[in-house]
Amino acid sequence: MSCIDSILTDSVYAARHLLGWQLVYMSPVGIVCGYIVETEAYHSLDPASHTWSGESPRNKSMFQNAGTVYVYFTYGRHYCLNIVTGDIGDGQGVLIRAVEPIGSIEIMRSNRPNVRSDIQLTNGPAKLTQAYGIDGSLDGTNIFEGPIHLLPGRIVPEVVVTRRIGVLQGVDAELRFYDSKSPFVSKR
DNA sequence: TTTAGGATGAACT
DNA sequence: GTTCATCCTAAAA
Repeated sequence: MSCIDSILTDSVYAARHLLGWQLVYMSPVGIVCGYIVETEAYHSLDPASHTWSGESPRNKSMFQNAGTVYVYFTYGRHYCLNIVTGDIGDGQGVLIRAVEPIGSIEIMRSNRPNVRSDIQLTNGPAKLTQAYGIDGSLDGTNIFEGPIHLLPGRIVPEVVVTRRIGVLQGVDAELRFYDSKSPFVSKR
């Protein structure tokens, strides 16, 4: 079992320990990568999770093996990226909410032409997918064979745990994790 | 077949 | 701080 496999056994553990890892995407126009600085954990016993009411065509990727990429469409215009954790059929995963770019700024700027400040390129779940050029066509790929990978990154000296953003149920659960030293976190 | 609403972001004031 | 863009999914009818 590789290092990443042992991290992806549980969504809460994975959300905490994926901070500092590099999210890499081999896009058609070049490699895009950044450090993960903000995550949230979701699982099937959680009313805020897409998997709470069981498997459907939309969320079927979440029920596949750990390392599967779940990309979903929301609010009529946005895509968000998740890494599936646990065993097949569990329906659990980690939402990647923000990353800190590593030398891929030019591609990110061209994918988000209206953004003035570089901070705003990737400091939100739908912002980073747009900056990377990730959309629904990547749903169901996985980090071992597909164009999206995870690589070991840097040490995160201080992790902050809070309630999740934008959820209507399970609001009290503290399942959001972020790197307090990074300026690319969506909201403090 | 129809309809309500959503793990959000940007552009306003 | 507030509003709206805009479209897919799931559940109702």
